Amino acid sequence: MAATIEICKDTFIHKDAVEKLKRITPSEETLYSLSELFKVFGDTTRIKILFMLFVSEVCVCDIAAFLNMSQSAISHQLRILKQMRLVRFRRQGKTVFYSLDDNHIKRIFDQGLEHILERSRGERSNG
Amino acid sequence: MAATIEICKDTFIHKDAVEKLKRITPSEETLYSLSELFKVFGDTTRIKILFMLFVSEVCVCDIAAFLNMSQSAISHQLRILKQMRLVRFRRQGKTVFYSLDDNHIKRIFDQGLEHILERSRGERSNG
DNA sequence: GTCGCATATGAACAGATGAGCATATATAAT
DNA sequence: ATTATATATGCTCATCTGTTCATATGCGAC
Repeated sequence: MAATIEICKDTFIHKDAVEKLKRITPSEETLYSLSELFKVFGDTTRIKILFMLFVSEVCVCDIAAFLNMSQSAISHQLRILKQMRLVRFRRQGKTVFYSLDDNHIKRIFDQGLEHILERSRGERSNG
Repeated sequence: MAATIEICKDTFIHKDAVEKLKRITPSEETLYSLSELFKVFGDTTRIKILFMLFVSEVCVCDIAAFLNMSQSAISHQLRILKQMRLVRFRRQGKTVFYSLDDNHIKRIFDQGLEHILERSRGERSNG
């Protein structure tokens, strides 16, 4: 289904740029996984949970208590984090302890925080 | 509004862990910005646009043509990227060229890709 | 087995989000 | 001025998402 809207007559992108682009761009499937991963990071509740796990292994009820949210809400979010292989869990009696299962998260967050920091610096000097 | 649901009687999180957590956790406002940033990365269209910009400066119509999407859709997404200060633009006649305005993006993507790669490795060996 | 507590999960509902359409704006040419 | 082209934007709608509620499951104590 081609675009019915007229697209610009002149193309500015160079052949070698297109070549390079095709070389560096991951597969459609990988791009999808990448977006799914970042979607997981796109929610403050999940970010807060991950920050808790940066410090130590924590049980569900402690997360709920600390974030002042329902056990159900936390459990739902932990499932998403689990599906993305960002956290693991171990059972100890009735309690389930969650911990980090990835060492990229911290680095990703740090890079994100740096971006935000630089952006707010720019806001201050630009007015 | 306190949780009406009963939360676990015993707390497992230690005092010093809570102290450390409060020390390393960014402000509510920063956490919100961080989630907003990752939300922007949580869409394949925007990821694809950013990958194009990794290679070179590109105009709107070339993005639309390359991704086989409407000019309007691309423009909407570019606005979001602009708001997040991830891209900048310059006008040349009728054409508007967009380019990257941040050097953290590539690193964030690389870390994300590494996570995905390791995860798929695990899937293969775990069955 | 029953009871109580910790966690998981399905359904439902409100709010957010991405794309399409129509239209507005910007620039250049005439 | 008008016309044509490139981009931006407001509105709408279908889809997705996060939370709540109710309920199920898992485990230990009895």
